[in-house]
Amino acid sequence: MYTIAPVAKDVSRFDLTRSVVCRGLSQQAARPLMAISSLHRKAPGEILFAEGDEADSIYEVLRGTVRLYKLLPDGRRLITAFVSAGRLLGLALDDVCVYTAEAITDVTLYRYKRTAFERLVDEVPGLAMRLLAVASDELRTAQERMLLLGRKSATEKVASFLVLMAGQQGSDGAEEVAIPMTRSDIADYLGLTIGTVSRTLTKLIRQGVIAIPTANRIEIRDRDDLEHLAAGETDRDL
Amino acid sequence: MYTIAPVAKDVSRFDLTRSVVCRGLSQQAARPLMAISSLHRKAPGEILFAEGDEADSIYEVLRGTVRLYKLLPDGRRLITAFVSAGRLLGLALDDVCVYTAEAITDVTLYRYKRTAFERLVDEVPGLAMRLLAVASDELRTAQERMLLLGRKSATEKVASFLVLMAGQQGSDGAEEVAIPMTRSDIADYLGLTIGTVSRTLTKLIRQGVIAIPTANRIEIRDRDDLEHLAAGETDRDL
DNA sequence: CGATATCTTGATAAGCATCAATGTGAGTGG
DNA sequence: CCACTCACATTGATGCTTATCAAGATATCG
Repeated sequence: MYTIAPVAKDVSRFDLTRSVVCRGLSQQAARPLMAISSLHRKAPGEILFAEGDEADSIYEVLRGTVRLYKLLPDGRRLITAFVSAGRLLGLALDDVCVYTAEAITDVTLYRYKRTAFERLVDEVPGLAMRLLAVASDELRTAQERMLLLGRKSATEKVASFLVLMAGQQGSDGAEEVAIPMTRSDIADYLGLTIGTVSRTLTKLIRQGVIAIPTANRIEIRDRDDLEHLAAGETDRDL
Repeated sequence: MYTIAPVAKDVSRFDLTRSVVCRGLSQQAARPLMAISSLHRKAPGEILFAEGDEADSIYEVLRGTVRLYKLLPDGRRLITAFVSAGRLLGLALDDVCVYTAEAITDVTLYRYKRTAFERLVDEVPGLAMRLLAVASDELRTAQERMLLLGRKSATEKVASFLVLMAGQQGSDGAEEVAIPMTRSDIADYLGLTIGTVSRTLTKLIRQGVIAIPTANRIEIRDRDDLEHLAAGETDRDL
């Protein structure tokens, strides 16, 4: 991994005042944040931090996708979240990281030193409220995930995942969604196995709900059907 | 439901300066919070707020236990959390409640008007940080729950639940834990069915890990075993 | 003390996991 | 440029875990 000081010339492409943390803050309020930030890159498979590490940084993803996961002693894995451009990670006041963060694709991120960051919470007006909003949002999605993991069928889980991915990519007609993660990642995100994910996708293809031109691109052919499946509203297995 | 103004005489028993929200704040900082709080009681089964309601309040539980849950259209339920004395609920910046909160036992709570509460975030020093700490803690437990719901076996789930309950009740030797919720609640909390919960408890009894004098009290006979089971460290089925 | 909700237990089956084989695609070196 | 390789994905056969449905036991409350 290599670090680029925030004064490096290509940083202009990632204007910090447009970052998630700073959005909504005045230019003046945002400046001290810029001062404690640094730009980083990670290659696929590289680990940003691991469960149990000292939690000393907060990151904002500028480009690429990161997976956050927890492990059981025997290796079972659950991916708690995929974090893509414009989202924060590491936002917690725990001393120790409670999950591992690993790059899926090539990733570019801002890194904020946690100590400096927390000092700013008291100094930068509006920052605390912004962080609360982010945390609140994460809590909301966490509850949605619990419902999914605890009570949805395989079909409903996979459909939910596709709806989520489609939503993040902000399209809405008949559309094609990029899937940067592997089937194994998807399985560990949904609490399924790779076989079940694959079979379920095949079933959705046969039902005409989706199409899969290449393994990493999924075309949504019937968004309504998919959303009904995701919500658990339909006859659970057509 | 009946409301008691905070000046009512029995309020002294629930000194607000010792509340979770105020703990760590100065007396002076805590005062404006007291001004916007009111004391409430709910009977078992009563609903504090329902999913979809306008989110206008934040509650702190003083006595009793509340269940928070989400429903699927066909009635499947997932309990996202049990909230007992000393914990907050409704802490979110969403306009709409994303879950339902319902009293399990007789419950006593403080209620803070959200609008007033949020105004105080900017005025009361340290309050924002306290709320961030609470949110951060909830996020941590939410991730633990996801791992449980997505990747743990029935035995591991039930053992985890018992360890959690024992921990909340702050005992640590050989001990008896009060279980205020029904088997159905436990099932919906763990993503299981009532039958599986009951069977798993019976299995733990046969293994000598626990004993159940009455349905609502569980005695932990081998805390180490139980914790190993909960962590997923043991031969998954003895 | 009877009525009703809750809990336990049993028989059966559905859903998903497991394990293994095959298929596919991207990158590599001959 | 093509065969090779390796990682990833799909598919199939089978079995385990847990759900489902139903009956019986226990507890709780008026």
